[in-house]
Amino acid sequence: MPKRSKISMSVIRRLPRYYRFLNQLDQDGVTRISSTELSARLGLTASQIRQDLNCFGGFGQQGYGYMVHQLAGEIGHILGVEHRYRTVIFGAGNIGHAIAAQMDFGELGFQLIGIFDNDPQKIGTVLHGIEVMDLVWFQDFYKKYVPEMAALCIPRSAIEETVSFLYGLGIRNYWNFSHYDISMKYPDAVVENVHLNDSLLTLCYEISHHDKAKKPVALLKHEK
Amino acid sequence: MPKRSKISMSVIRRLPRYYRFLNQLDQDGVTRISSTELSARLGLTASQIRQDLNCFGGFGQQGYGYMVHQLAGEIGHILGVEHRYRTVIFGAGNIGHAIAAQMDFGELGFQLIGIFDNDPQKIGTVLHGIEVMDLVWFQDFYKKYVPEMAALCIPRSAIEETVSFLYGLGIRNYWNFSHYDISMKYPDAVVENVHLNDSLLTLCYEISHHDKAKKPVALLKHEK
DNA sequence: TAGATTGTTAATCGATTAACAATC
DNA sequence: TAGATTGTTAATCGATTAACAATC
Repeated sequence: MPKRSKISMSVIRRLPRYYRFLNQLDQDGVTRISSTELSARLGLTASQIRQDLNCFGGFGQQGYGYMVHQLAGEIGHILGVEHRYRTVIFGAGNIGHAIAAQMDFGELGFQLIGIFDNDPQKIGTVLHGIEVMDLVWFQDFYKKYVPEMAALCIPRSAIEETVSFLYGLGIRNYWNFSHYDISMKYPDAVVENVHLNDSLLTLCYEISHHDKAKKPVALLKHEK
Repeated sequence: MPKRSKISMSVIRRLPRYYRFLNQLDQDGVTRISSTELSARLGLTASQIRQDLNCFGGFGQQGYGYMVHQLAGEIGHILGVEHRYRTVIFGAGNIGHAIAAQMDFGELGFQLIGIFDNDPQKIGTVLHGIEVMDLVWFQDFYKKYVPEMAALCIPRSAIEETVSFLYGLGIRNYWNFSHYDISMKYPDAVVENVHLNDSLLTLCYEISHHDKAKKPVALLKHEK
């Protein structure tokens, strides 16, 4: 049924939002929804939603709409949430800590199987039930458990060396929180970047260029 | 000189990367660079880089290229890094903790002036030199310091109420880590979302649909 | 001046929106 | 059957790439 040729990144990045939204509706007991209703709630066009879904198959019913529970399931399957890719976090600093504790890896297609760091202060501490291991053990760990994805939460200074090491062992999938462009050096790697600095700068731009008239008057005196 | 009409989001989201890259080059002592050289290093086309920059002005010199230090400065100015928008973090959990400790707000156009939470366990603790304050004090705090941006790191259950409260006080700029679509309810708000779940699901999709032939053989036996 | 590289216009490509026939 | 809403094709819009004249 899937007519998958080459799905554009624009479409792919909308899928998690559909998924999140449909699951919410499902939990709220909504059984059926039309593309028009969905579009109103998501701030998109109905046309776009139907186009997006039809990249993967015809999940709706003419004259009726989409079954919420079923569609959520289909999208989850498209995303691959059932996979449980074995995942290791590198870097037990603040960000590593946060994602270890906070992410529901199991519901999002992954399974956290280890956390590594090279800081003696952090090694041996326990994050969210998992003991932080010494990076020097990782080669053995890799052979034994063959992790498939690395979440990179390490400082700028260590990132290049670490990626080179991990890539050398065979890891090709990266969730990258460090400011380093993995794809430039390793074109066959699958990389999802979370660059918080870039995100904050984007917000800074948006605030700076937003219609000044809407700013609270009190702030104007601080401006040149 | 700026010919700013309406800059597309695609362009804006590339600016922080240019900025980061040029600063790096500047630190490395590179004084001059051509769009072709930049494009090779960033994995873009020279044409696109010149188009992007010319949205804001002509920063180069024909036959010569761009001055690295000057261009970095120009882009920083376009982004608004000198602003120091007064910022408050809501939620002193893992993510709030991480961004308080890790982000160089001052270099990115912001200034962290407070952290609030409603959990008695967290109130009074100190994150990165700032004491976590009780959310009930925020109204007074707002009157006194007029924060301009709110970083939202609070659980799903509390986000709706919190945003309603903050918006009511007059805050219009949000860096949103919570799974809640602020812009749907408050169309005039300036929102930058960091949805880590969505990011991870996108990665899951990418891994799942990446050429299977490249997977290590050892993994195939785990697949159905 | 000749060579290089920008700034900018034109051409292409891709993504979104509109329209409507198919069909539940 | 009539009404509704999808799936899909066509039209539009926007973003990227190519080309080249301007000029340092």
